[in-house]
Amino acid sequence: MSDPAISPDRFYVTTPIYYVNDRPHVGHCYSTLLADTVARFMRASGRDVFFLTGTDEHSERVASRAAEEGMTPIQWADRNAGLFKEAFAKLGFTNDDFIRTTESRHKDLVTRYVRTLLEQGDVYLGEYSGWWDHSQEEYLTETMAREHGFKSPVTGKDLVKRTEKNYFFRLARYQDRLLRHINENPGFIRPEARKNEVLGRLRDGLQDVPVSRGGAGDGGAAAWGIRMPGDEGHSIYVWIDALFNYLSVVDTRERRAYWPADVHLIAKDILWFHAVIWPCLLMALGEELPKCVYAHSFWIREGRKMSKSLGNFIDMETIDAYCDRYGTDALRWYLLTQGPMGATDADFSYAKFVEVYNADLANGIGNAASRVINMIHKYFDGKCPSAPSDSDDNARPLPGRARDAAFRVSACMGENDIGGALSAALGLSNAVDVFINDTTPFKLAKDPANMERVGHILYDCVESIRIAAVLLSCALPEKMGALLGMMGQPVPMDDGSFEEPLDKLCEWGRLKAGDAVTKGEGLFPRADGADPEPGSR
RNA sequence: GCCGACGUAGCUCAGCUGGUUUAGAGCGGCGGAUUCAUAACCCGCAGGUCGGUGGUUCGAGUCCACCCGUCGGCACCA
Repeated sequence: MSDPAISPDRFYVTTPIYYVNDRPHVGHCYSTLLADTVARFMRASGRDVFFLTGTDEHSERVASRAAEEGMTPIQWADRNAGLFKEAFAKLGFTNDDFIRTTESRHKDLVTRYVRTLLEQGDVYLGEYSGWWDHSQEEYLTETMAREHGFKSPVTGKDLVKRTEKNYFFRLARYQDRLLRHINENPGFIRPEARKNEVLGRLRDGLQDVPVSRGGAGDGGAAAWGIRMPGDEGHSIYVWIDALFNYLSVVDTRERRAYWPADVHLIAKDILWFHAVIWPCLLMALGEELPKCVYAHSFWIREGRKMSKSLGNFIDMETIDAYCDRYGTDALRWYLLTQGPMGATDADFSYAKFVEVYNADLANGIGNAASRVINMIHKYFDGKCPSAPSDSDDNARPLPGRARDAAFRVSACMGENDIGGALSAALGLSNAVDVFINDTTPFKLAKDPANMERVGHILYDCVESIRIAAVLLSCALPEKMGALLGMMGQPVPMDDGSFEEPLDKLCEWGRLKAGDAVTKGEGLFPRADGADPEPGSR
């Protein structure tokens, strides 16, 4: 595939690093799954992929929460970071690294970056004044404070006006350059609606932003963060610390070439930091900017936002229950095809899950594979029949469909359009269904004189299924691996790549007459929506 | 309060700079055909005042105004 959207060589994809006070839930899994799917696809395409995820650990609240739990901050962080690692491993994610911001490889570089900014005058000591919510250890903006009657929105306690010395980053200095970059690179902030949001706010102008917190010297919660270079009394504000992870992890001799990132996958709530502050920090450091910041929306539950107070998170228990009953791939498929990749939130619903599972997987690729393999068994003793000679193409729609599908999948993936890619791939298996109905090999097979023709038909079918399986493997690694195995074909390795690049594998005609095709278990047994939702009690 | 998004068939959504149609797709539903297959597949149908009102225009889901409804962001919680 010589698709221009996909340049060769390296590919670097990141997820947010997750707040280590959280417990992993569907939101974290979704962001990481998107990255995993893209990473698998790019590896299969032959690119040198680096896929990064991790945890953000220097929030002052981590320190205070740890104290509540009777642990040291690092003990608490260790435990929770472990939960994320465990969750992601269970889902088979193929991240190449997992950064924790408390690791020295990160901290050392953050210190270096900030020192550089200080020396250049991009960071300076100034004064910050705002409404301090002591109970939450955070400042509120003037508007927020007024809205809540100058009381803590959480605890209702009085806010106090507080002024402190702070280090600021000269964000305003980079406003024009950022604006130009956004306008000259339409794909920089995606989707479109998010870009417009940023442009709208940019019209109001940028102010310099604080990048430090005081009180680091007195052993308080701020002491947990990375110290401000040359000023032990301040620690680097956790957001700044966190953003640098994308660079720090690859800022090594071996990994430097991965930068700039091809895509930062994030959720919409952290758009501002990634689409404005982060690029400006990079500009100040003279670094190239990431090619794309892609902000997806949220999973919601029965029309309502998932929140602690409602206790309606899709937690790991529920996710595990879905995986146990339907397979990890089934959950991956649901999240990938029904998820909030666009500007609007998506509802997580069991009914929808069953619908999509049955329509796409059980009745779709699963059934198509089953009927083709079954006929090969029935009529050709489980041996791949021989391919038709390549004359009359108009009677053979599938080779063209396969080529088309491969092209479209790769074009879509190049634009982070995972949904489009998967529907193009699934379309190939649907085309097989139509072809079988049109050509009726099962009828022809009743007359032995037709067997050559039947073989030709089934060859096109099984070859198309093979290619569909290859194309779907980034989303359904386990099941498509099993399917390819049934056809005696190479299966994807643990990281999603194959021994040969995708474009080779998608060439028509790799299956040869006589290759054994084995019947396996049904890939996706039909789901019964009458069963109770997995994980419900 | 400020900025913005959205409101199109039962559900989820496409419809870019206004005139390719009697407004589309997928899923669900209904009918038909078929039997290789996981009661699957294939074919056909389903008639939604395109949130409301008023405008601009020869002509508007597609532009403007206002209204109603839902939602998001507003920079030190990540």
